[in-house]
Order: sequence, then C-alpha cells, then structure tokens
Amino acid sequence: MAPRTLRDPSSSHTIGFSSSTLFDPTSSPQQPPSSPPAATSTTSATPNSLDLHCLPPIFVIPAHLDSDAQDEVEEELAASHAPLTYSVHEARLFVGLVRSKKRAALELRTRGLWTEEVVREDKSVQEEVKEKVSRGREGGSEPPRKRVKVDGGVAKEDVETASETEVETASEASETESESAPSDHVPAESTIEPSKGNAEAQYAVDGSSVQLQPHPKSPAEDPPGALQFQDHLRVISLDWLRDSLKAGRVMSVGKYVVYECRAIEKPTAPQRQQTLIPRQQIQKVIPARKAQIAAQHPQSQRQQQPSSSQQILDRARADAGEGPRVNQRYHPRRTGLALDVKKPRSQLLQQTTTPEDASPTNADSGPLPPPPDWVAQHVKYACERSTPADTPNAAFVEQLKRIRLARELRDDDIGVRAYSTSIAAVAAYPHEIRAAREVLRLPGCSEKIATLWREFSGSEDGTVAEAREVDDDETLRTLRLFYNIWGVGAKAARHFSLDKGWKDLDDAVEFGWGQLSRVQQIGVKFYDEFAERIPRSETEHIVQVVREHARRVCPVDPDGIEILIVGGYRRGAETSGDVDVIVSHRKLDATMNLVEDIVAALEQSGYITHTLTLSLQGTSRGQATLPFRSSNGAGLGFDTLDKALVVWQDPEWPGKASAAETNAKNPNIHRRVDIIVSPWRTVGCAALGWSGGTTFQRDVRRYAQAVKGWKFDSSGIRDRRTGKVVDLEGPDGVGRGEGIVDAEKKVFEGLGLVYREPWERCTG
DNA sequence: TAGACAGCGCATGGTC
DNA sequence: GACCATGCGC
DNA sequence: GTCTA
Repeated sequence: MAPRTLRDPSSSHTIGFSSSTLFDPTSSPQQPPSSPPAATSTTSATPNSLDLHCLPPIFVIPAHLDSDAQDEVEEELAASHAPLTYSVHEARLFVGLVRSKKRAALELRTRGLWTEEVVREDKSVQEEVKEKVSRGREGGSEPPRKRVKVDGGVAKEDVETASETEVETASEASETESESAPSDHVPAESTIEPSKGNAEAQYAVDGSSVQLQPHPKSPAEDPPGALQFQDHLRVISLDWLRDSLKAGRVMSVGKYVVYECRAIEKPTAPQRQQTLIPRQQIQKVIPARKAQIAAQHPQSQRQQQPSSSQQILDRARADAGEGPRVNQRYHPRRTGLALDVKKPRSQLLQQTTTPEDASPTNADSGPLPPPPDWVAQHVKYACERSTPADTPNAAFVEQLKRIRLARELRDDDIGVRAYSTSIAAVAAYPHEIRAAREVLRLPGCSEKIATLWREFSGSEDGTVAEAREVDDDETLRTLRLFYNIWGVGAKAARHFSLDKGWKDLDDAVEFGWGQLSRVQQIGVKFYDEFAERIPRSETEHIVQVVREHARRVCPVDPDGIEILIVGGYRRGAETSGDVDVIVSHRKLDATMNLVEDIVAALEQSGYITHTLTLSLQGTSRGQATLPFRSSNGAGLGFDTLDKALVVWQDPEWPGKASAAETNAKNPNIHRRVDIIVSPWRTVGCAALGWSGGTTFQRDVRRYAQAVKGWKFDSSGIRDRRTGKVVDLEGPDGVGRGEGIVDAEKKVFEGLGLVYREPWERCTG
C-alpha cells in the first residue's frame, strides 16, 4: 500500500475505491485549488524518489477528492518536482479520480475548458485500457453500473418490511458496490508495463515554455503515443501516481490515460437538441430498467399516455412551435412595451371594466378580447377562478414553468412563488394571448412576464432563453438530476452538486451513500421508477386495494369506510406522479389510528415496501385551542389528519409461484402512494387541501387569511384571532346522504368561494 | 419603499 | 434528553 | 417578481 494511507479505510463511505486507490475519495468538498499546496507539510512526505520535473503542467482534478486527499496528491506531486498548475488552460496533464472519457471531458468543461477527443491511430494497448476503465460507465450497450448497484439494493429491500426504520446501511451499499467495482479500475500492477524509469521517457520540456515533445531518446517507448501532437491534453487516472509511488519510479502514463483530447473553443450557441439531454441522462441511468418496466406495464403503453416527462415536454415543445407563428401575425410591429407598461396599466384596468374594452384602445395593438371577470376585477386568488388543464397558452405556460424550475434549482423561493402566481394567472386566462398588454392585465403578471411573453411570441420556436437554461445549462441539469430524487430538495441538490461535486447518481451511490438520509436512499433506489407516470387505471387499482385493507381493519363498520382519490387524478390528469387517497369514516373513533392499521395491513400483504413518513398526530397542536366538544365518546375528539407516504409495489405477478425456486424477484414497478386519513368532521377540508394544484391550495390559505381572517389547513379551519375552530362542515361533518365532495362544497361555501370542480384547479 | 408571499408534521442534526 | 433550526413534501 | 400597506 502507499506510504501513507489517508483516512480510515473502513469509513462507511469509502465505497468501491478503498482497496484500489491511494487517495481516499470519500467526501469531496470541492475546493478549487486556489492556493498551491504547502511546500512542506507535516503530513507530507517523505521525499519520494520520483522525479517528475519534466512532466508537462499538471492539474489535479479535485472531483471526489476531499481537500485533504487533494492536498496530499498535490504534495506528492510537488515533492516530486512536478510542475503543478491551477489553471486548466495551462495544464497539459490532468490527474484525478476520473474513469470515463465523458466524465473527464465534463470535469474539464465545468472548469471552462472545452475539449474534443483525439483518437490515436495506434490505440492497441491504450484504448484497451481506456475502454476497460470506462466500461460500464459509458453508455454503450452495457447497462450502466448505477442501475446494477441500485437494483442490487432493491433486491435486498424487497424483503424489508415497511415498518423497518433502520437506515439502510452504507455497508449494504458497499457490498453492492463491490460487486461491480473491480471492472472500474485500471489494471492491477501486474499488468503494468515496466517503467521507463524517468519522466523524460515520455515528456520533455521545451525550454522555457512547458510544451510537450516527444523525447528524442525514446521515440518508441510510448509510441505514437507520447506526444506527436503538442496540443494534446491527457486526463490520467490517479492510479498512475499511486503505482509510480509504489514502484518507486515513474510509470508510463500510457496505460493510465482515460481521455486524450485537444482544447477547442467554447461552443457559442448550445444546440437546441440539448433540450432532450436531461431525458437522455435519465435514460442513461435506467435504460434496461426502463425497458423492463415498459414490458411489465403494458397498460401504460396501451393507454398511449406519456410515460415520461420528456414526452410531455416533447408535446409541449410541439405546441410551442405553433404558438409563435400564430402570434407573430399580431406582432408585425411592436412598440417598446416594457417602457410604457407602468402607466398604461392603471388605465387598462379602468378600461377593462367597460364593455368598450373590446374596441381598439391603442392604434398600435388593435383590440383585445374582452377580459374574463376575474381579470377585469383583478381577482387575485387562484381559488376564485376556474383554471382548466387545457389552456390556449400552454406553450407559454410551459416556458414559465421551466423558468420556475430554474428558480427552484437555484433555491430562490421567492422567485418560485412569483412565477407560480404568474403561471396560475396565465393558465386561467381563456384566450390565446396576442398582445403583451393582455399579459399585463393578469394578476401577478407585470413587466417581467410581459417581456418574457414578447420574447416567446417573437421567437422562432416558442421558447425563451431563461427557460432554455434548464436544459442547456450544465449546472442546472445536474441540479435537476439530484433535485428529482425524492427527499432531496434545492438545498441538498446544491450541496451534492456544487459542494461535493457529484455529477450523477453514480456519484451519490459511490461517494455519498452514507451521507444520504434514509428517504433519500430510497429515493435514489427508485429514482427511475418514481419518475414513471401512473395511469388512471393503475391508480384506481391501487385505491381499490387500499379500500379493501381499510375495510379489513375496520371490522366494526367496514361499510362506513369512504374513499376519495385526490391529487392529480382528481383534477383529471391522464397520469399522475403519485397516488393520493383520502380515507374517512363517519364515526370519529373509526378514523383514530386508522392509518397505522391500514399501513400495517398493507405491509402484511406486501403492498407497502417502505414507509417514507408517517404522520400520526396531524393536529395535536390544535388540541389546546380546540374546544372539547365533539368528544363523542372518542376521547379527546382530536382532529387528526394522519397520513402515510409510502412506497407501493403490487406483490402479485405472474410466475410468482415458482419464483422461490428461480430466485426471481418481484418485477412490478414501485409507486409512491399517499394515504390520508381524515376524521369525518373535517373531511371537506382534507378533500380541498389535497386536491391541489399547489397554487390553488396556497391561494385558498391566502384567501382564507386575507378575506376571512382564518387559518386554513387540510385538517381544519381556525380563526386567527380567537384561535377557535371554524366549523364549516357541521359539528359532526356532513350528514347522511352527503359525502366527501358535499363536505368539500360546504367548505367552499363557508369560505365564500364559488365551488370549483377539481379539474378547474389546474393551476400548474 | 419595505415587507409578505401557506402552513403544517416529520426527519435530521446541532447545541446545551 | 430536551430543545431548536433547517430541510423536506405535500 | 409582484402586490400592497
């Protein structure tokens, strides 16, 4: 082993590398090498015997090296008199824990160095090694390792019960990882060619400028290899340094080359096709699994529903393509709208209150369609208007949503909220927008949104630059990858991507498994499965199973169990990201502890494989302010809106019977299911609170606060001033003959709102 | 021009 | 262990 | 980013 081993190799997150690399790659706070390593250091070294002064400028790629490990590498290099550099543009040689061409290129690119691969004609040995190194990482026909690893974990998970709360251990991941690890590493020492003993064998320094040249003394040693092309850059494995130190002499770099390239200019305009890249990235992670899923779930295909977000995006993009062409007719001549928006706004508002609004008010723009009442009256809460899913401005909404996503990824809460408001307004607008003035009339839409609309309407393809960033910007693409893990929000995504330098899920598994929370580990394991959309028929089936189990655990009055599917399904979506279902019962005591019982029963039958969170005392906080009235013999009469967020898998599959012998595992896809149990008394609030969309719900709360002075949440309503419960559904909920939806209608009514059908709540 | 922007429970990690 | 702040999902 | 006190 190396002269000095760094960290405790048994550290829980030395996954995959601990036995094969010198430098511990565990955590990697990415500190760009802003300052050179100390010339001397207490930990550094025994001066080693290597002489690397003739090497070209070397850059140490910090990825996956924590600052200590990075320092150590640099110290070793410095001790060997290697010409370390901290400028990627100056460097000719790059060393690091990088094992694929693609990744190597990415590492350089993210530091501002764009490259293209150089394929050498004589690549017998080198290519072989490179290919070996990168095998399994690169796309190719081989399934990506990540999926293999993750599946390995899944296999183990399959026997877990939902009640297990134990954190899935890093050691488990480690085991799993080790199965595939060996193929990732450069050849063992035995395969290494005898060293030429001196760096000069491969490199020479050309006078003052450090340029690469084939060394005259050894033209044949690293054949075409070495340096016929002086502009070549090489990314080599850190193992080269390890092996050289180990051998006490400089090993030929040839076999350690991961990526050979030359610098190119930064591409100016990102190609439009890059829109597809995120999906490709995902596919890269899951192709095999995806195909498997498709095969197992023919119903998804049968319904011809978009089975992926990309398809939806594609569809939206197609829509977007049409938008501008239409709109352009109305914008042959535009004025500097942004400049005159402020003043005209109030004028417009006044005008919109009169029927004459439909007449031309501006010689420059022509007539606008008569605004809907909510626009004319500047109604600002989404719950006060109808927002159907199909908007004539879908393409523009799509662009706004992308910008919002970018704000989410940038951890800009306020921006997210602002765009959500605008999106909800645009989505509710019943006409195709033809003039920026129309945008300005909408609540929550002002100069910025109007400007975006102008860009949108004037563009060839119905896109705006800010929205394209989500797909084009590499940082955002990586952030999105992590952000899409269940349990990972903006903070964690940024932490993983920016602080730790992880670039893909492989990195999270290899380098950070032990740093993931329990639910994040689950989120990674089922990353691709959770991304799959759930068709309505499957939602219905799942809910049917929930219903049966609820009845089973409610022996006193099983027929009293009432169910409402909420979430996207209730809003009419063809597919959903998860299944949300409200379970209730007219008898208060029947809903007490019902979630736990249902979950336990579903675990028992094998439907629930994991419990992400279990909320058992929704409104215990409310007890203090809750009058002890409706005690009904049910003890304290709490409002309990209990919920379970679980991972679901149908335990039945064809061939299960013989599975024991064949060791086959359940091929059914894992789904996210939310089971909400509400007491009857507040089931209307629950229905309203869980039927979304997000902005609709948020605006119900804002409305309740601003207009009524109430605090609304899905487990009830309270008066902000007195703290007293506001009972809109009656002391015991709606009566005989009325159901959950009737209760919901009473809540609307009590709030002073016109009832909105669920499909009118598609606020985006 | 400054402050608000939904509001909850759970998980996690830090402090005392 | 109690308490608090933060992150997260809904 | 928008609205409002």
